[in-house]
Amino acid sequence: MKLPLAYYRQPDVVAIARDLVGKYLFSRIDGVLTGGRIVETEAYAHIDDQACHSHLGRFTKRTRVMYEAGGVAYVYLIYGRYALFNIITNVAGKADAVLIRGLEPTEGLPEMQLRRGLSQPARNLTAGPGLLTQALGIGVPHYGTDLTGNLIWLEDRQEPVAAADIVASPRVGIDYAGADAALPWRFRLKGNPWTSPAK
DNA sequence: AGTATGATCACCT
DNA sequence: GGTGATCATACTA
Repeated sequence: MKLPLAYYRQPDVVAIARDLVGKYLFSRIDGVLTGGRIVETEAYAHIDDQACHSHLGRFTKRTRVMYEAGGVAYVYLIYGRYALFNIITNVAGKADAVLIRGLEPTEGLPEMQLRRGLSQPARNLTAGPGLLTQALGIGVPHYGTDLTGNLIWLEDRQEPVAAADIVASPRVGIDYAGADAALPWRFRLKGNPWTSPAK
């Protein structure tokens, strides 16, 4: 079933990021259903976390949606090339987010392959935060999308993941965050080939 | 109004 | 392993 708003509004973003491993992410963009199982996430925690875009309460055009109540999409462009998809969590005013970094594709494979410009199946179809957005057709126009609607949503398919199968490690690409760069807030499904290749 | 930079990826050696 | 693509945002002044 579709994850309800109450799920996203829980206060512990790190716990949510861990729990989202094994849930499903879908999009129906241009009428095309695509998606798969979430196998990699990262948590970003508002005020205290130097890696978080809303660090120190920073409120700008880009971060505005982060301050909304949980259950909306935060999409932004990185390196002028890739859209990264985040889920906003917690109550309004607490700007926490979970970045989706890896997806095991289950739905709409031909369409995802087409969107990625691949001529044959590839193991990196949705293995990486900038790749899975391309495959699902998610872009900057989806900034602020309600995740309980019928455009982009998450589902719980009652496939519990054993705690021992989830690996925690430091987040990627945030060397500028000082001591917070060491926090083990990246969660991956152990041994899954669809996690991102990044160290 | 100008400048620096990034929650990445593909391609090259 | 190293580097270039490419641009909105955020910051400086």
